[in-house]
Amino acid sequence: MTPKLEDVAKLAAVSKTTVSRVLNNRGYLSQKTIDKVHAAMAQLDYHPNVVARQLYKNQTNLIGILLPSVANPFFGELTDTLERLLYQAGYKVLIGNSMNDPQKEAAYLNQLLSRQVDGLIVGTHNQHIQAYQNPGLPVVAIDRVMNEDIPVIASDNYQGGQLATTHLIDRGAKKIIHTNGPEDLKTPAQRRRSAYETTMVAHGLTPITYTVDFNIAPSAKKAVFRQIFQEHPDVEAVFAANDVDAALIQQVAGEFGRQVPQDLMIVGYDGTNLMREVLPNLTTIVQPIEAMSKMALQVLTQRINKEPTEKEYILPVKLWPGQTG
Amino acid sequence: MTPKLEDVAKLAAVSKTTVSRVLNNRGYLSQKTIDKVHAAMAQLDYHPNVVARQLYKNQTNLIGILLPSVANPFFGELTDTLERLLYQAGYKVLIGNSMNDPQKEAAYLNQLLSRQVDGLIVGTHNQHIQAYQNPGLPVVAIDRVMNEDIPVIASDNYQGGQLATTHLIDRGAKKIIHTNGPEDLKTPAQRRRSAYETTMVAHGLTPITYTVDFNIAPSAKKAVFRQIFQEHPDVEAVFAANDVDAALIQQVAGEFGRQVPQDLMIVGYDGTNLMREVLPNLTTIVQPIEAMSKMALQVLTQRINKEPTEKEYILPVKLWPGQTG
DNA sequence: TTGTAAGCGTTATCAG
DNA sequence: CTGATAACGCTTACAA
Repeated sequence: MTPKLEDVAKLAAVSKTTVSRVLNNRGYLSQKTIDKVHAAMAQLDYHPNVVARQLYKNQTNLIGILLPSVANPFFGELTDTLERLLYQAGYKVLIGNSMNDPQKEAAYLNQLLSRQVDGLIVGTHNQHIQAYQNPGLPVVAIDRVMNEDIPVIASDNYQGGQLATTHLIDRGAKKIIHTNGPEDLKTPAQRRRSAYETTMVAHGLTPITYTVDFNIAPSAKKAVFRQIFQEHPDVEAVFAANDVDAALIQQVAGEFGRQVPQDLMIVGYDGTNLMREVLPNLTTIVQPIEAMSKMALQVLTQRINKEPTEKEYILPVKLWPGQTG
Repeated sequence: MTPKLEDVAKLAAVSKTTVSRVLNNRGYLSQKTIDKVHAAMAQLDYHPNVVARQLYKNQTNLIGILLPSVANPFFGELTDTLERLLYQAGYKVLIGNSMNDPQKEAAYLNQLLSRQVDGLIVGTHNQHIQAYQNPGLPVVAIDRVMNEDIPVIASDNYQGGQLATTHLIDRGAKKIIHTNGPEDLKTPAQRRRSAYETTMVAHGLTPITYTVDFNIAPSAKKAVFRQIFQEHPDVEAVFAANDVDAALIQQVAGEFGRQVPQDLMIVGYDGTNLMREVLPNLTTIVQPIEAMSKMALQVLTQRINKEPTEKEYILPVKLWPGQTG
C-alpha cells in the first residue's frame, strides 16, 4: 500500500493535522516537528494523494483542451503553447482530440463537466452540442463561436483574408481562387472568405471559393484541388485555407505542369513555426499562436474568477513573405 | 451549487445508495425507481462528481503522457494516436510537454506520482531523473531507456539505420554522412548510428556522424548542417536524424548550389503522415506509430494489471521511397 | 428491492 | 504550537 498522511503522522508521532500543516506550510510549527515530519515522509517515500485534495478543495487544477487533433501543425503548436502557459499558471492539461467526431466530443464534454477540470478551452468544429448551452464550467473558445455565453479568442481573420488577397492582387494576379471550410460552419475563419470576396469585388475581380472539408483525407483534398485546375485552367493564384492545403495545392499544380510562383501563386494560412521551417518559401498568413494562447489563459482565468469578460478578442495577424506568392 | 447525489436522492425520495445504483446500473432496481431517479437527475442537471469517485476507487482513469513537445510532428502524431487508443480503452490523457527541461519533467513526474494518473507513458530525453527509479506507478517508455524496470517500446532503429544506409549505398553513394543526437543519450535511436557505422564499414566506407542537439533552434541546426558541406564538400548523401532536419539539410544544400537528389541524396527519419503529405518527395524511414502506440497501451495495461512484461518491444520500420535518395 | 453507515485521504475549524 | 473531528461526494458491505 502506498503510505498515506496518517502513516506519516504515526511514524512521526504527531497528528494528521500537523503533517498536513507541514505539507502546506501553514500555521506555526516548531522546527523540530517540521524536521521530524519531513524525515518520516522521506522514510516512507510519501506522496500526498492529489485526488483527496481535489475533492476537499473542489478544484482539480486541470484544464481541458478540446481540439480536433494534435497531429495537425496548428493545433499541435497551439496545444504546446497553451500547455506551457497553463503549466506556469499552476495547471495541468487534459487533452481531448475530437477528430471532429461529435459523439466523441459530446462524451468528452459530459465527462469534463463533472468537475473533472477547472476550465475548458475548445476549438472543435461541432459547435452545436447540447452541453455547451449551459456548461456551468468556465469555457473559452479558440477560433470557434460556440454560443453567446462563451468568449471567443481568434486572430483577425478578416485582416488575414484582406492581407492575402491584396498581396496577390498587388503581385499582378487577377484570377484568384480561395479555398475554405464549409460555409455553414459559423467560424471566424469564414471572415477570411468574406474579406477575400469583398476585396476581390472592390478591385473589380470575381471571387471564386472552393469548399474543402477540413476532415477529409489528403487524397480527397487533392481531388478537389485538381478540380480547380480543370475547371479554371486560367487560375493565377490560390489563397488556401491552411499551409498543409497550400502544400498539397503546390503538388497538384506540379501535376498540371505549373511552376510556383511563375505559373501560379500560392498563399497559405496559419504560419506555424514547423511549416515555416519545413517550407520556408511558402507565403502565408501567420496566426499569433502565442498571443492567442496568452489571451485564452487570461480570459479563462477571468471566467474562473467570475470576472466579466468581453465576447470576442481579436488578435492581429501578419503576412510572411515567402517565394510562392 | 452544483447538485450532488444527495440532492437527487432527496428529490426522488430515495436513498443515496439507490441513486448510486441507478448511476452505475448495479443491483436490482424496480423500473419505477429507475425512472424516478432519472427524472430527478434530469431536472437537476446532475453530473456525478468524478473526483469523489476517483477517491473511493483509488483510480483516476487518467494516463499521463510525458513527451518533449506535441508541436513536433512525430510526437504530435504519437500523442494523437495514443489519445485515440486510450480513449477507446476508457482513459483520458494528461499531457506534459517537458521541452526537455529536466526540472519541468521532474515536477510533472512528482505530481503524477501522487495517484493523479493510473499510468504513465514517457518518451522524454532526460532519463536520469530520480523519480523514475522507483515510481510505484505503471510506466512504459517509448523510444527511451529509462531504467531496468521500465519496459521500452521502440521501432527497430537498427533496421532503420541499415535500411537507410544500404539504400543510399545501393544508389551509388560512397560519402554518406549521418546526423544524430548526442551519443551519451542512451536512446534506442543510437542504434541507428550503430547500424549506419557497421553498414558503412562492411562496405569499406568511412562513417562520419555529426551530432545535432535535439533541442536547439532551427537556425542553430542549420549552422551545423552548413559545417557538413564546408568540412565535406564531397559529401554525396546525408542520412538525417528526422524529417524536419532532412528538410533543413535540403535547404542548406540549396545554399551550396546542390540539387537534390542529383548533387546530394537525403534520407530522413520518422515518416509521419504530416511530413509525407507536405514533403512527399522526401525519402524516409517510417516509424510504425500506430503499432507502437497499440503496443504501449497493451504493455501499460499489463503493468497496471500487474502482469509480467518483456523488457523491450521492437517493431519493424519501413522505407518510404521518395525522390530525394 | 431498498436503506444505513462506514470509508476513500485530504483539509480546516475549533479547541486547547 | 498541536490535536480531535467534521467535511468534501461518492461507493459498497451489510442489514432489512
